[in-house]
Amino acid sequence: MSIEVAAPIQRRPLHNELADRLRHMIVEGELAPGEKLAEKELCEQFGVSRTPLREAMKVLATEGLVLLTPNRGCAVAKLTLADLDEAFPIMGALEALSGELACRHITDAELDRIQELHDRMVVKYEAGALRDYFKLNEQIHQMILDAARNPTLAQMQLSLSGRVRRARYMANMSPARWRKAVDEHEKILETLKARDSKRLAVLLKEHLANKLQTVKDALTE
Amino acid sequence: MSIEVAAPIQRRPLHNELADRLRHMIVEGELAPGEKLAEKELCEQFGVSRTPLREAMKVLATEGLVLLTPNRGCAVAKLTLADLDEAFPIMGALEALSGELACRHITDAELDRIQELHDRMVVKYEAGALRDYFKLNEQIHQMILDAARNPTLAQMQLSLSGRVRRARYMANMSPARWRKAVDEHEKILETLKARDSKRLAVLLKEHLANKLQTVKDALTE
DNA sequence: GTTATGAATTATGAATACAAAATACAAATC
DNA sequence: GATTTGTATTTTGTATTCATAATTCATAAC
Repeated sequence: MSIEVAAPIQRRPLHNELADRLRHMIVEGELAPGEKLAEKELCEQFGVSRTPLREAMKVLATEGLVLLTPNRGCAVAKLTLADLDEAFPIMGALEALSGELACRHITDAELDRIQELHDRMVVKYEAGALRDYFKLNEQIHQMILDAARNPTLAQMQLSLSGRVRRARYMANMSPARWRKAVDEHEKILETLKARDSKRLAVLLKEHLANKLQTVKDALTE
Repeated sequence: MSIEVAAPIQRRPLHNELADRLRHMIVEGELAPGEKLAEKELCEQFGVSRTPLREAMKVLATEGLVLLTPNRGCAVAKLTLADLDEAFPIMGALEALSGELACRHITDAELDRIQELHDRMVVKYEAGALRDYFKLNEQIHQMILDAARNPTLAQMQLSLSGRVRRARYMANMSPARWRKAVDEHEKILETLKARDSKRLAVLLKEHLANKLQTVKDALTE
């Protein structure tokens, strides 16, 4: 008897594929904020008709990544200071909740894995490799989110962080701030290990507030 | 010199209109959870072609109100107990944040207006008019949300509460629970007037947790 | 009688066609 | 020369058409 099970072949609808690709392009900054997105152009680029592209655009608009203006097309959503001021406190509240829930549900194995990621992140910090640092940072946050065992929460967090992600690449942290962020991460990990949910919530909220300040400083200079 | 300014006439795209109407129908329970939504049928009902309808469906799917399954159509999203368990803590966290922000920004005029709505709500409670009570309840929550001065937060709250709103009509509160909810509202209003943000956050979080219990009790009986 | 197979029907996915609005541009007026 | 007005072009919104996958139903095999 075979253990192998034939994987169900599934062709994704074009609008899904398109939404994913465009989302990636926007979030990663390949499409600049404010940039006009002409349907005809994108259709030619992706080799599809306008119908699935327009469907994908409706999705991205609902996610807040794109702005649709009736009869005059579509543009990549701009990221204003006000947007950041609004988004970060929300992310703080959601992270705090994730932390609380994670304290309740996280396994020792997951904690070990986070510790490992954290150690690697510190190495990247010491090497001054900001990009790698960010990547590991995100993985840690993602693991905490998973440990919260609340997919709805995870999805909302992902959606919000996608929107503000573009701001990160503008933010070139000062050495002092970077140092502080690493310290905060140390404390967060400790507190998570102690499963001290109340304190973790406070720490995560503060961490996000500091992050906002970092981004804002970078933007206003 | 005339003060009057000609209001810009604007015809909304069909997909917007459709999304709004369908959203309303789902949230108000006119379309039952799990109900299959055949494109052809809806097109005839609304007198539109499939293109704008499909665009509207993509929006509703992104909002989590509808479930799209490739090649086999669209159905109203079901609301499971797990969904409620996931959504309510998030709503609690967001409400708590709204409360904190509202304490900072709310004006005395807004507080007066909330007091007025609250008084009317208590009258409805005493009359046993659950539907009217809910309506006023929602208006109060909406006003707190507005006072938070964070449109992104307001939008997320609205979206989430839309998803779980259907559960409310299933929930026929027990007299004891209803009494408790009214008491909680009294305390919330007091605390908001005192602009005690920390305490308000705690109260709102608890209030939502109790609401979840109410809904769950109603569902499991 | 039950299950399996295949044709017919129906529904969805995607492309094209048509309509209407917005934009670009040229000509005319001051 | 600047501004306005009318026309052509382009772009977006919607309907229709075609392609393909799913479902239904009738038939055949066991």
